[in-house]
Order: sequence, then C-alpha cells, then structure tokens
Amino acid sequence: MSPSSAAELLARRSLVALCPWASSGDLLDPPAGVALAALDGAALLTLDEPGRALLAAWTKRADRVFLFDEARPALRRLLRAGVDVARPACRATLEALAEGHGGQSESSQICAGPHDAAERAHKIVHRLEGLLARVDERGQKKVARLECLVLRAFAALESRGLPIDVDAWSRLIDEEKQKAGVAKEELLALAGPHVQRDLFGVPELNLDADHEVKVLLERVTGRRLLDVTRATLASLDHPMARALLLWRESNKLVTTYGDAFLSHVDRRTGRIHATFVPLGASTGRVASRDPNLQNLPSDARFHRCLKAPPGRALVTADYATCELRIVAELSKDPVFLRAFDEGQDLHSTVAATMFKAEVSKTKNPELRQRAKAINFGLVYGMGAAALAAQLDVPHDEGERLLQQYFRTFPRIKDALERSVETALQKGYAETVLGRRLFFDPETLKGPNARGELSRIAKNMPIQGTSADMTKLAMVRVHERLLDETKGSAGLVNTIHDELVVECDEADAERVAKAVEREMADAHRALLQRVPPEVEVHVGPHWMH
DNA sequence: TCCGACGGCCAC
DNA sequence: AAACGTGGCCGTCGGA
Repeated sequence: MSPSSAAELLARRSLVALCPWASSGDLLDPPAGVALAALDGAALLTLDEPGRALLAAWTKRADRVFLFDEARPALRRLLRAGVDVARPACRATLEALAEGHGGQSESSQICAGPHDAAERAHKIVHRLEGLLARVDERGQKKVARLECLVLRAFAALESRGLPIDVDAWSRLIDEEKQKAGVAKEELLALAGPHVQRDLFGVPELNLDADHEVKVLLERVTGRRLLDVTRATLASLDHPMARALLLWRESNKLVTTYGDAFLSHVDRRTGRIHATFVPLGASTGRVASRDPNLQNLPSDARFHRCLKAPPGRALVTADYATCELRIVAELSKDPVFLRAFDEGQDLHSTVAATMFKAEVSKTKNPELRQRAKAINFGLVYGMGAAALAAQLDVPHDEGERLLQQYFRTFPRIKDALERSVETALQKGYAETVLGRRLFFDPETLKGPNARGELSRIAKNMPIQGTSADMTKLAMVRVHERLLDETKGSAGLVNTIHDELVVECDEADAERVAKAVEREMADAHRALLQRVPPEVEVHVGPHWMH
C-alpha cells in the first residue's frame, strides 16, 4: 500500500487504529513505520520524512482519534519521531476498565514488522465497538476518556525524562556507604564475642539476613523478639539496636538508590525515563517502575540532585491536604469546610473542636498531634487499635478518641459508612469522577473479608478521587504548556498529588502560574464545595 | 539463572 | 508492630 492510500484513509476517517512497528525494543527509538486501519480500509506508512510529516499533521488534530493496542509505549516512540497524538485511545486501557482489573495487561510487545502491525490494527479497530460497550456497562466511560487522554501526558513525561545530577547523587551515596560502614563497625564492637569470626577474623554476620539479626539481638538483650522491624528495634532502647537502625537507614539508601537506581539513567539523554502505569493501583492511582520515581527519599539532599540543566528550572506543585479536602467535600462536614474556606490549619481546628481547647501548632501541640493521627488514619479506615498504637496510648484510649472524633464529626462517620454500604449493595466503591473498584465476590468470603472490604471501601473514594484530580490536572497542564511554550516546558514527574515540570528559566514564573491555575481548575472540576490549595515552588531543582 | 514468597522500608 | 490504605525495590530463602 502506498502513502497516498494512507493519506486518503487519514483524511476520510475520524477514528483510525494505529500500530507502530520497530526493530528495536528501545522506547527512545522511533518506529520504522505504522500500520493504519479503519473499519473500511487499511494502509501502511513508513516513517521516513514524507510519511512522518503526513502522520504528524493528522495526529495533532483534536478531531481525530487514534486507537492503539498499548498507547503509552507507542506514543513514546512516536514522540521520538516528532509525531504527537492529541487524542489517543488505548485498547489495553479500555480492556482494563471493562474487566475491572488493574493496568498490568499482558505486555503486548511492539510489532516486529508491517505484517504483524497491520494485523493488530485491523483487529483492534474491529473490536473497539464491543469494548466500548463493555466499558459503558461498567459505568466507566468518563473514566475511560480521562485515562485515554492522560496517556499523551504520560508518554511525554516518560519521553522527556527526569533530569538528575549523577555526580552529586553519587557523592551522597558514598557518604551513606561510609555511614553504613561506621554503623556496622559499631554494631560489631557492641556484639563482641556474640558474633563468630572466621579463620581470618572476618565476622560471620549478614545484617541483611533478618533471622541472623534476630538471633543476635535476642542473645545480646536477653529478650524474645516477634520481628526485627524498626518499631520493635526502637522499643528495645539498646545501643546495638540503635546501631542497626543507623545501618539500615544508610544501607537502604545505598542499595535502593545507589547503583541500582543510577543504572536507570539513560546513556544518551543523561535522564531517567521511568515507566508509569496509569492504572497501576486498584484505586486509580498511578504506579511507577524501572525505577519507581514516586518513592524517592524525601530528604532535601536527594531532591537537590534532581536538577534542571543550565538555563532550565523546575516547577514543583502539589495539592495541599488533598485527601482531607476530599473528605470535607464528600462529608460536607461544616467544621472541615469552614476550616478550608478560611485557610485554617485543619489539624488544629479539628483538635480544638473535639477537645474543646485552644490548639495551634504551638499551643497544646499534643492535642494537634492526636487530631492529625486520626485525620490521616480515617483516610485508611483505621481502627482503635491502630490509632492507640500510633499514639502510643492504651487500646481503650484509642477507642475513646475515635468515638469522640466521630461524635464531633458525625457527617464524616456517615460519609465513610455510606461508602461501605455502597460497596456491600452494589459491589463496588466509587470516586467523585465515577471511577469504580469492583470487589471480587470470591475473595470476600474469608473471615477477615468484612473488615478489609470496609477499609478499602472507605479509602478508595478518597485516594481515588485524588488520583482523578491529579490525572485531570496532568491533561490540562500538558496541553496548556504545549500551547504556551511550544513544548519547551513539560512534565517530568508526578507523585500522587504533586506535579514536577521542567521549563526554561526565563519562563519559570509564567509556567508556575499556569501549572497552579490548571491544577486548581482540575480541583474545581471535581470538587465544587471545598476550595483548592495548590503550593507551587520554582527553583533550579525539585523543591518539596 | 530464574521464580515467588517474605520481611523490611521508601513514597504519598 | 499493631485489625491503616496504595504502590515498588531490596535482600534472603527455598526451590526449580
């Protein structure tokens, strides 16, 4: 088939399936060509210059939808060829929403050649109607629209990559190696003869082997241990436990964020091109891997290494107290709403209301701490035991606090219970956008199933609505920055309720305003009652 | 060489 | 730690 038949197809049809083929598995390499398919015809297009220009002219249009088998990797490849798809649709995404499971669809590899690509394009375009009907049956049409649109932003984000100062980062890791060594020496000195040494005096102790550590600590302290987690070790109040904790802290940084992490810095771009899985979590949250860019140490030393190149800047923007604002919106609790309307410190207000005392960050801070623990815990469907543990008070005190909380804020109790009711009656929990988490009837027959369902049903609408909001914000921010900066500015990371954008230094203030505005508008599109609060920082590096 | 389960721990 | 939600990565362990 000739380019002219591709041109004809693209002009004629507003929905076209598009499957790229490529010889390399590298997402930084552009595809060799694409297969196009509509219900009434098909064409192949090699991505040499005339083909590329033809395709790019059609894909950028808002009145043309391009259906992919797996959109995100395909969009990444196309971006490397200078082809941006404004309105992608994704078979795998729709499938996930129709099936009600997460996003790790059986990874359909890139097509090796035009034949495979043509076959796949034909297949998906003919299956689309049925697939959309199943999505609709599940009530996930609006969610599907957002999930498809946001793939463009994710592809661009992955393709752009996160900038990092590898040398500065490596120096931090070296420091941590040093600290880990010191901590281990300290620990060995404290252990003395309790640790065996081989012929050459090398201690036979593997601090990574929890069982060895447990045996050693039990011997030295004379106490029985249930486990060797941080909390247990801290409660021992023993110098050897403290040395072990210091070793763990540094060793964690060395193993997880050292060479293993830096191996993901791309040779060519010097940046990190992680994989983002938009439906990676059952709640609608995004997952990130290879590497995970959503659990980098919050330590400012590390954030300072995530640095824009010379002449460039990073804009960091996050939704302040996002989940508690969602709780306020869902419950319409007057105290919560008023606190947000008036810009009060919510934890202080909650503490003052439930304890009938004056509370601020400096006045009666222990009451504020209690309120804060409950505020966060309620988002997770926390029980009295967990609260008591968190606050280090007796169980009945935890019970009492929780009761007092729900007596003071009955609408919050009602809202949480409504979620559980819906889950039991309809079989799913739901976000503000209408994203649903369907409960598997099989797994709900276990003895602890009721409690688990209850916690998930309470948490999902909150966590999931936050995800709805951030994804909507990503779509808006991505489009706005394309319009305003012609692609010089763009997203480089997203962490649940935070966006990181890279731009020219000269544009930074304007970009910051645009990001703030789009995030606030995304909030308002979902939550009508509670006001948004977006915190924005501009700097040479990631600020949080 | 790979796999999965597990304990532990990083993030929100 | 815990009857506190969502993830991913590390190392060990036991097994193919």
